[in-house]
Amino acid sequence: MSGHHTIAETEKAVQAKLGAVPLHREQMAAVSNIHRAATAIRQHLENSVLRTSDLTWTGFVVLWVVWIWGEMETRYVAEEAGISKGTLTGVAKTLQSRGLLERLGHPTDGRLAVLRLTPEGEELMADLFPKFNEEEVFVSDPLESAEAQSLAEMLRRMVTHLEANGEQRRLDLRGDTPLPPRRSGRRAKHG
Amino acid sequence: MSGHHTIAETEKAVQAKLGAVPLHREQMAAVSNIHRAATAIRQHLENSVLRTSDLTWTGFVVLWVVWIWGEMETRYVAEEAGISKGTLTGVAKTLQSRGLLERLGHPTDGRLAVLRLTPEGEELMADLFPKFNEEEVFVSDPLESAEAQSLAEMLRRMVTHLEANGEQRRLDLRGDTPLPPRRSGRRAKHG
DNA sequence: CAGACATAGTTCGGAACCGCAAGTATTGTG
DNA sequence: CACAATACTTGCGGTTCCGAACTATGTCTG
Repeated sequence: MSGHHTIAETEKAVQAKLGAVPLHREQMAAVSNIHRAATAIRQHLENSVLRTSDLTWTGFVVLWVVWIWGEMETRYVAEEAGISKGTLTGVAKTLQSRGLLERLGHPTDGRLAVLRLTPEGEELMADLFPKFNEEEVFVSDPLESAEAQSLAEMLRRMVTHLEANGEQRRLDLRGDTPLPPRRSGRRAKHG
Repeated sequence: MSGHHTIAETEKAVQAKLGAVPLHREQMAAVSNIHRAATAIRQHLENSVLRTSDLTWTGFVVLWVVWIWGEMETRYVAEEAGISKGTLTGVAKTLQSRGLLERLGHPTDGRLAVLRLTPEGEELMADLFPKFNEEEVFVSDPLESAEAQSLAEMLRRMVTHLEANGEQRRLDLRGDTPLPPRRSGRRAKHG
């Protein structure tokens, strides 16, 4: 990395800039460090193990989800991977074109599509995931075993909380006013 | 969210799929929960406070960095925001076109460009950041004060570790063989 | 001071990504 | 059988994203 500012310096600058403003600093530090860490870890993994297999982060996550769960309907894959259905269609195509993933129709419900790894995909994940896990160990090096568990547990609580209450919170926040449409996006044919 | 699988169910499925494989599970859970949490938090913030200002996550982060540090050279902005300098060029253009950011040449070194918020940008951040912070509080709701501090501190250690040792690690990993080029990307004109 | 080297930023190719609208197909229901 | 609901795909318009190539500028050195 060799950054211009370390994470500690940034927190100091925040203190200086926002010293007078009444803020909830602990939560701010927690949330922003989650994103800092996620970005740094992702970049490390993309530029080490994933790069050697020419996989993007998202491509790997999709493969991982399907690998863990076995055959899985596309809508759930998208949700687990944290991407939209439309994006998944494209990513799945890329992975199919590389022979790692296959797309099956559902036997009884013709509307559904199911994803599954090909044998090549299975082989790749069996080879790749241990290497990936080694890097997870590397990035977790500064944590004691108990700390890693505690970290995982706190994050799990945050995710569970958002899964349970996030939507309601967003509804409450916007009250009556509906969300404004995005600047971009497809327009209605007439209107 | 209303997901198909909760985070706890996913962890159980991982256990089932990988039960026989010797893995470092604590680190795996810690790292994957960092990404789960980061994704969930990001989506919550994009679909609440950022949406009402039609800001993307990255756009907001860039504004935030420039806001905290004041005038800042673009290379450092990119690094702090966790994006490449090529990406920053585009994002800065978008933000300039909305009148939130301005780009200044460096007085003595003609290679440098400096970013600064416009008055509109300052005003937006002064209004937006408290709301953003309120959502940081919301997502941190399951954490005690001491826990939030401990979480931030552990993540800080991971980031610092990666900043200090990540590059060397990646060098060690690939040994002699250079990284393969990406599938995408610009090609040489001739060769 | 010219040529070599280094540095900062932009451009560009290819891909990912979102949200939404619309289209296609299938399933459930009155 | 009309009609609504569901699941996925496609397409649009825009943004983001990386990293290598390219341009412009600055610095070092013989």
